Amino acid sequence: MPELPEVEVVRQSLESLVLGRKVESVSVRCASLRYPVPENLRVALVGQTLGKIERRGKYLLFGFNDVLLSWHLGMTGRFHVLSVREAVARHEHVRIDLDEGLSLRYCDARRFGYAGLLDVEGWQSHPWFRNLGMEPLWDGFDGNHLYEQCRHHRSTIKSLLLSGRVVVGVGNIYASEALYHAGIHPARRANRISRRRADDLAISIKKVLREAIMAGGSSVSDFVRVDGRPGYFVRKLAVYGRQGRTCARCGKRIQRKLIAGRASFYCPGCQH
DNA sequence: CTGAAGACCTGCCTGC
DNA sequence: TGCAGGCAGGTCTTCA
Repeated sequence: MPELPEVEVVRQSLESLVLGRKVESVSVRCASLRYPVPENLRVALVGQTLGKIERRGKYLLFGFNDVLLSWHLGMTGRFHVLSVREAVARHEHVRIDLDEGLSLRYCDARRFGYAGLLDVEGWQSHPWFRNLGMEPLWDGFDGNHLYEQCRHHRSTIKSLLLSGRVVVGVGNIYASEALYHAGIHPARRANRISRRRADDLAISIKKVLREAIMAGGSSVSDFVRVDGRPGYFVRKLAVYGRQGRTCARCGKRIQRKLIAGRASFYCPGCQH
């Protein structure tokens, strides 16, 4: 489900709904997510106040007094903020009840999501975060950075973007979209991208991600926001999921092809 | 280093 | 209506 824009949309919603709330109880209905839910989750969180909610790549970071709770949504993970009286939701695995009668529920049909308790200091050296690339919306991410990184990789640019080693948060949808807007073929070798085209790609990545956040994310099949509404960026997708349709720029048919094992969408007329 | 394939799971869609 | 097969936004491991 979620790439950077969807996770950011969830982060912003949670921030407006549960920031500053205190944990009253925690219950785990199903601990077998991708990795087991930490056994000491309840002990670690009860009584703690949620001081900040941040994001690194596709990870949500819940900052409590003494501990950092990191959460990855996998493919189908969702957070809902309900009342404590509200019944158990479908595929609800973890429930964190807060003061003022609020209840944070984690639901995940495929259970590819995972959570971890990390040190407030030093969490960045955890294996989940150690090798992550730069945040695409930071100022430091630009054509120069992208070019310098791409130079050292012979893999396809699409798989390099997905790897998260150079830039984080770009998943299968937005990699296809950004490459289309930059006019770069997804199977082009990363080290064969010129400095000028790296500029275009960095700009496209920022633009696509920002616009997707503004639209509330992309609901390709089942992404919904914290309040249950869908995201509307699907309407703006130029190539993802549009194989056989015509390219808005040149009229050629959009292709779907597996690149490094992932469905990739591109316009053979516009992307080289 | 690179990529392919398989693993983790469930749901949904297609075609027979 | 039913059922098998393919597909899905992410990551990690193993193998060539």
